[in-house]
Amino acid sequence: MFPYPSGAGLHVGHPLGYIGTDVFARYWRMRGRNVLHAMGYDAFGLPAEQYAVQTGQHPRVTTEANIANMRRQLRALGLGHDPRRGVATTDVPYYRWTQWIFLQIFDSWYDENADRARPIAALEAELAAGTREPLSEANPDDRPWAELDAATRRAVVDSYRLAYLEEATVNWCPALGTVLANEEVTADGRSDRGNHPVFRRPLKQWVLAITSYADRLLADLDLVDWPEPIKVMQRNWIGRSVGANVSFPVVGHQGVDIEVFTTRPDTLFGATYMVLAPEHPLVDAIVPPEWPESLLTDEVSDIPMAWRGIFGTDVGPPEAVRKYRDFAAAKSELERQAEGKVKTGVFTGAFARNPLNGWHIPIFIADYVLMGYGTGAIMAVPAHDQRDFEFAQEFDLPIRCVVYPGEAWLAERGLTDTTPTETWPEAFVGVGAACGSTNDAVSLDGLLTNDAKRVIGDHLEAEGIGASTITYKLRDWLFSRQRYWGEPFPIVYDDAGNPRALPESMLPVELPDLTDFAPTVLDEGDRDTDPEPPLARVGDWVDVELDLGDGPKRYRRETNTMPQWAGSCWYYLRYLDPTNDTALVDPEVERYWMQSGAGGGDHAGGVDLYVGGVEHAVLHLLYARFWHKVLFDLGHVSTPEPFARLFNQGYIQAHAYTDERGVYVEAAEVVERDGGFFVGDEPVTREYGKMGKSLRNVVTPDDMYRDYGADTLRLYEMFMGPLDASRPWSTADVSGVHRFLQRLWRNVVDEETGETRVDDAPADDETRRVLHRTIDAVGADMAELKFNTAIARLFECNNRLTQVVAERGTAPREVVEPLVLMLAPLSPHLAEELWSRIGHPATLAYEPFPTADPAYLTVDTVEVAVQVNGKVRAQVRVPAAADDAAHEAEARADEKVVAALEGKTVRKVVVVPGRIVNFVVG
RNA sequence: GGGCGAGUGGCGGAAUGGCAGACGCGCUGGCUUCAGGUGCCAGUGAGGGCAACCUCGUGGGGGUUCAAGUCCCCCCUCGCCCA
Repeated sequence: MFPYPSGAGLHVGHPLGYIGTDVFARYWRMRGRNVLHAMGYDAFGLPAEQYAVQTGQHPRVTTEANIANMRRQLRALGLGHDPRRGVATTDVPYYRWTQWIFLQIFDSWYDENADRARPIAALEAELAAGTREPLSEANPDDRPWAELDAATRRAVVDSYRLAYLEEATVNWCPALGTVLANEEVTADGRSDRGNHPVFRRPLKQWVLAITSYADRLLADLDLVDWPEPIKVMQRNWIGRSVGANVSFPVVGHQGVDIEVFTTRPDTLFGATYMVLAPEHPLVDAIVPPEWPESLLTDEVSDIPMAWRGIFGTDVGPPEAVRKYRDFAAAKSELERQAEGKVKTGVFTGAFARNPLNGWHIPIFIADYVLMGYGTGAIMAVPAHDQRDFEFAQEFDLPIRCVVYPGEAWLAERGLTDTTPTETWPEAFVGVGAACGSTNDAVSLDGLLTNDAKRVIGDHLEAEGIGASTITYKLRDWLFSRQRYWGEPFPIVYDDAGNPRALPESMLPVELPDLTDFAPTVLDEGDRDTDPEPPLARVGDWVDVELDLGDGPKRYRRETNTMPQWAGSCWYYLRYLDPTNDTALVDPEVERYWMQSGAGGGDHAGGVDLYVGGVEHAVLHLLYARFWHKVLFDLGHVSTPEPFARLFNQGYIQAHAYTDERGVYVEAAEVVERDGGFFVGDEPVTREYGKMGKSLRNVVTPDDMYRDYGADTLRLYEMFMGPLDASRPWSTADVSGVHRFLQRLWRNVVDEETGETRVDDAPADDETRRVLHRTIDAVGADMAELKFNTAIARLFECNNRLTQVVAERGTAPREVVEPLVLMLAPLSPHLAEELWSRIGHPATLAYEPFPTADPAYLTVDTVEVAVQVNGKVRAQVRVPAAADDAAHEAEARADEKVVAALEGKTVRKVVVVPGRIVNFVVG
């Protein structure tokens, strides 16, 4: 685990997962495993920087204070983390290796043939040898390598890298002076913090080619033991879809084609208009100066007024497009894609030709099409896509059915075969037989959707107007932030503006110590001024003279920093070898830990157990998997996946209370009486939500171990429910586990004298059976993280012990010792103290976990329920080894059964030995 | 709108298709105590009955099965993710 060290400190909800792994770790240590259990801090990032700006302190100061406080709180809980491995992303020796990994990514390319990343030097060798053609946007004419000049060669190689510079569209917030992550932008396109306008604009950014790994990230989910919902979320996030790219020629622009991606190439005959993203680079080239009043199409006799859109008729197409772009730029991607809202857009004045039926179809720009997905342009098939359908209705566009929906679908909506498609209530998006899809060269009519896709795909390829392709919803990872508190890039720019990687010997690139680390704030409406990262203001840091192998030269450092996800992508590897300064992790050490469960063991390799919240389902877990795979391809790690088993712990929630004004009141001051809730005499209303400052319902671990001790807190958190479920905190319920610990203590230690009550006299058989059943159940439950039921079994065993002590005045050692050992992973402090009091000077942390004696797990006789027609009518005792006939005979001998069967015919007897006998009577 | 998950006493929760409610909180009664608290003992799903017992009961409705909290279908509510 790798929490962010918040200045607010921990509340009792935070340590749930930490306690869980601690119990698990202590349990397996007692079972003889060598356990690595560590905790580090994800300490770079926006919250730390903002907190520092607010308080006027340097982020390093606040961050280190927060870490110290969190370590204190966790230490008090008795969490057995190895302190030698407690790294923080902000440690210079740590981020040296974060920068090193970036260099590995920068110096790699994805070899599609080998389906793995390889060093960039191998690419250069292949290009030089002529065994690979330099195919790249940087070499538009596909000239051979030998004919390329040095600058073009460089550009070609750079375009292959897994880390590359790109003009990417970002959320730019001038008032905050920085770009924001999508998660930091509200639904109405403003900044989450401060509510300032956010604009979408292109900006040159570092981008990591995670999409090269999309297929492997998808396929290798089969290798890991993760909760299925998390796998589903990752699959959806990657969003692989199979379809086709199709080229639509623009009418009147010789050689200009609009390329679209569609998952439904089978509906191409139904494409009645096109939509480009407002930012699409072709828009300016195709927009005519005036509306084409005279231009007619086969389907549309005149230009409907609706096409001129929201800006009226008195502005020409260029002005309408410009205005619409401004309108769209103020919206978030999420907002733009939302279904159900009224569709907006403007007609560009240009037309394209449907390559299959030759129709001239109007080209619109609309914000529901995103530049970042597919090709940033769509063919619109309103009859078979709901968003296109809504847009077509809004703009009076023709709707043409090319997949027969079937009679049932039509009938449900009160339609017939002859109902005009324009009057349908919604699009038909299902599969069916194609219709109206024939031209001179190809016919899809009658083919079912999947067959039609295949036929049209082949046809498009044969005609050179398209090709089957795969696209992903996953975008390459935008990796630059215009912030101070993050890892500097190990990159400098030469005079020509080309990025140069620093050699490993120049790492780390240390973050300069700034007093002025706030981003430059601009006027909130200033969308055009480039962001100025804080580091850009440090002239003597930015401008450096270096020798990168070709003599000393002046260079300019990269002034963006890495995002917070960077440092948390690989911390689990550093836990393995935290002080190694010659390698990220020693290969032998890496294999020892990461493959401990692999091969003949439990899994395909990786961290044996990773406990965390579902909020990391996609971002952190996807980024970490991506980095791990790059390191795997380059031979730095030995497993294809980082985390063999993932477990999502639940959240702790709590009641919160509002007064009559609706203002939250301190939950700790609320009392319950007369069926209501009060603060003093004021009635308050109970609500329920996540524990936090805003709801004023925080309970801290400091409060808890002050009042009850750390063992009670640990035990309560593990007892209150299954680890993966969210549950409400209830301080009142804590007394149950607290009493248990006290009772156990009194069973072992005489309160009056302080002397131990343990003696060596044997326990009775029934007590032994209770003990060994407990050992059996507790061991199994702990191995499965079912601590709540394990604790319940310990309660039962202790209750038995309490009876024994009451009867004979002493506690049998043969019961006390295993009980204390079983408690040790859960409540280590009390267990250690008792262990010492009963005569063991050394720690119990490495004592073997008790094993059950099978002799005490078996019983002579068992009680079996007897049912008549499924209703329980009696209980009978039978020998444990009794066969079916013996069960039935014993059941028939019971007088209640005799009475229940009186006068009835037994048609069938079902016997489940040791469980049940069921008479089926007629 | 789509996907996934959940719904069990007053509360947290338990239950390889085989006696629903383990364990704990709370509550009721009793013992200890001048008293309160602590501690200890007993009881505690609902309804009926003096009682032995009987009937009902795992969000609602249907189904599979000798047997369903558990499996299948439809619906309701809540949560999360995606739109």
